Amino acid sequence: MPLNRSPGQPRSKPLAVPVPESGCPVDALISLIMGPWTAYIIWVLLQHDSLRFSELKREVHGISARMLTDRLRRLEAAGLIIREQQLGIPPHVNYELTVRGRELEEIMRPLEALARRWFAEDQGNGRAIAEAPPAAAVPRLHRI
Amino acid sequence: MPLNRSPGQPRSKPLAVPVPESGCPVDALISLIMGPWTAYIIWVLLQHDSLRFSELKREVHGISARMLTDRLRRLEAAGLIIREQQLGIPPHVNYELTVRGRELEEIMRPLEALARRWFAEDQGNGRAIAEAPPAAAVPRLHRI
DNA sequence: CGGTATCCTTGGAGATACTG
DNA sequence: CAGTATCTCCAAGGATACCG
Repeated sequence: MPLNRSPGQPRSKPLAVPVPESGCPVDALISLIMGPWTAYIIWVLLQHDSLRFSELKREVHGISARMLTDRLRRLEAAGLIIREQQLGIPPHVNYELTVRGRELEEIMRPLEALARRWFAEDQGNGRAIAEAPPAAAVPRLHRI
Repeated sequence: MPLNRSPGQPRSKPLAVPVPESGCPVDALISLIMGPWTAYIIWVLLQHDSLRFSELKREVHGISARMLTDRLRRLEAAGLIIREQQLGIPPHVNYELTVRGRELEEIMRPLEALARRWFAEDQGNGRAIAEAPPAAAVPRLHRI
């Protein structure tokens, strides 16, 4: 069954749509939000009504245009963001979270709360949160 | 500053401990829990008091011994799990979440709640949650 | 049982250049 | 401005074999 897409011609690559073999909803959701950069992008979009491509690229520090494009396409295909193209020269393309996308705030809030608490505790102990080694396949953001 | 470790000789590879360049606590926490398999492992450990290596491997469907070992080491270094070795033949090694590790429940619960809700809604629509393309670098679980 | 050591493959992701 | 199109590299992670 086709996903709801933003208006416009269908993409050349239909983007395959596999379901996690475990069939577990939690797995599925984790799959959805836990790729490289994805949570970061969602996080940024949650704090704005709408952002243009270049603004998004500026906010998500260090991401490349190629990566950003790719992640946005996936999020769009998952029904979490909407892409709105304003024709003209120069073109404007706005991205914003869908209603469903905004529900991710339910996850991001507890995440932020815990992060801040740990951070405060660790400051007192002279430790730093995220004292964990990097996993290069999950660059920048995703370390364990 | 050294991390608290389970008893035993220090590991040969001290496991470098970089801090996310963004300095953002949310980034740091996401870094901590969002690698391949990591959330899955935490999820499983949250539902048990303690699990042995082989039990863990059985619960985390599809993970290889190498990966499991690696992830457990990282989680241990991050202070989220404890490794307890029972000497003897055959040896027993138990893993359990630390107090701090158990606080991750605050994140996993909302995640589960949202996942179940979306799953239920999507069942009604004939859609499937996680209708999103795979990202092979984040295998099995982590798809976007 | 609970790992480590090695080999090997694949595709993730950066850099660069180009386009409507 | 908002992307695509290539090229390339390298390391994540699976498979396999072995060890205390």
